[in-house]
Amino acid sequence: MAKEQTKEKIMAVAARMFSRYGFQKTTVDEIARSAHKAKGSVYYYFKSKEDLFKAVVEREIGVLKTGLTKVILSSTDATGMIRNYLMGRMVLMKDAVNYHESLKADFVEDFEFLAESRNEFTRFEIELMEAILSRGVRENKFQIKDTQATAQVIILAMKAIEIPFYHQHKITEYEQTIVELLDILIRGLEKS
Amino acid sequence: MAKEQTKEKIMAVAARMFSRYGFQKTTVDEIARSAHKAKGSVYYYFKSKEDLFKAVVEREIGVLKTGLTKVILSSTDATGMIRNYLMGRMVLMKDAVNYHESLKADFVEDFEFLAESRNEFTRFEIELMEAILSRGVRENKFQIKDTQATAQVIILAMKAIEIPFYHQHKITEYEQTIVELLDILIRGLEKS
DNA sequence: AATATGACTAAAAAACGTTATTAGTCAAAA
DNA sequence: TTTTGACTAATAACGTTTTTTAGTCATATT
Repeated sequence: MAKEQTKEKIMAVAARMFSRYGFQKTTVDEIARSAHKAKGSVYYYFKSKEDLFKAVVEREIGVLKTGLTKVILSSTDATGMIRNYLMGRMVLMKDAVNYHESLKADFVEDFEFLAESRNEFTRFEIELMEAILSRGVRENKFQIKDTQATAQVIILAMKAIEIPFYHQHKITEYEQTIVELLDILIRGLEKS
Repeated sequence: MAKEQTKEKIMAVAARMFSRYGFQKTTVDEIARSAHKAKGSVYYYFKSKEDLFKAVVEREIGVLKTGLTKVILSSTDATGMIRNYLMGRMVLMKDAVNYHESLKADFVEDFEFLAESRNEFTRFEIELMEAILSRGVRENKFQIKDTQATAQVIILAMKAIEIPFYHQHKITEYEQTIVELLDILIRGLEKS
């Protein structure tokens, strides 16, 4: 088995087990066993259990980034982009299980070692949203004083809203709320 | 000491201790001692520790309700009312320490015995917001299809946002986000 | 030289029995 | 009718032993 395949196998197995049992309840022994590898191999590719989890989450974030970028490209105007972004975000988030689990778990344990990855993702999202808003202003469709600040508010609010909803398994309610909030939001940004 | 004074004293002491140490870490013995009463007296007025905590939280909710009602009355138009409601809500929430603590703690323990009190408060808030929105529509200032649904979205979103912000002690950030979100929100509701 | 192994260790967590604390009761007193 | 505090059963804290786990490393395989 080639190098990259082994590493890939370990990550794939780890992702599945972490999402099923959480970070704490998943053991490195189990991951190794499940991947049909010796434990030493896990430590050959990842310097610690935290490092492995971080790699898993960072990959999920990578998938989110690609997906979000792709989803806005399928629209031609700023309004459609925001709509697609927030709706697509919801759909894509469902697969970012470990990213989400770590957010939830953060209420109890701490995942300091993930902080920078998350912050980087937040910066990415704000930047993307800012680009959409700027485009809207350029298209003479949106009326926004400070696109940077507005982008930040929208992303921060979305991130805040999703936490309790995901935590209480109220995904349906979350979707409904976002859909309706979206309408108010877009009307609020549009030029009158 | 008159009956109501004793009950009042117990509740006041309990409120302070619960807010300082949380529900679990506060003992009934301590509450009784602090109130200069025998433990039996606590159980004469409240049928259990949970019942006492519930009474404390329900009083805080009562203060919130009165405050929120009062704060919207200080405005004459619907726009001002929404603004005052959401800003006033933030300020009033700071004093509803036990209500908040129980929301936070809910991520770990469960406060099933508070569910109905909370739901009732949520219904109250949606109703009040619905009244404001309806007034805005009547005044020909707002353009809203379903005021009931919109009220629900606004309140649900507010409740969702405050949880992570309070939990991470990002009150300042929360205020800033709400203030800016408010502007977008109001523009979104206004008749174009 | 690069990759893979599993026995090994030190540290952390689970299990367990014991002791201390706590929620809630109740008979008596004010 | 209200107040008390000694009392009990249940729960939590504590200290100790056992088990599990993350991480290492000397050795083997490719």
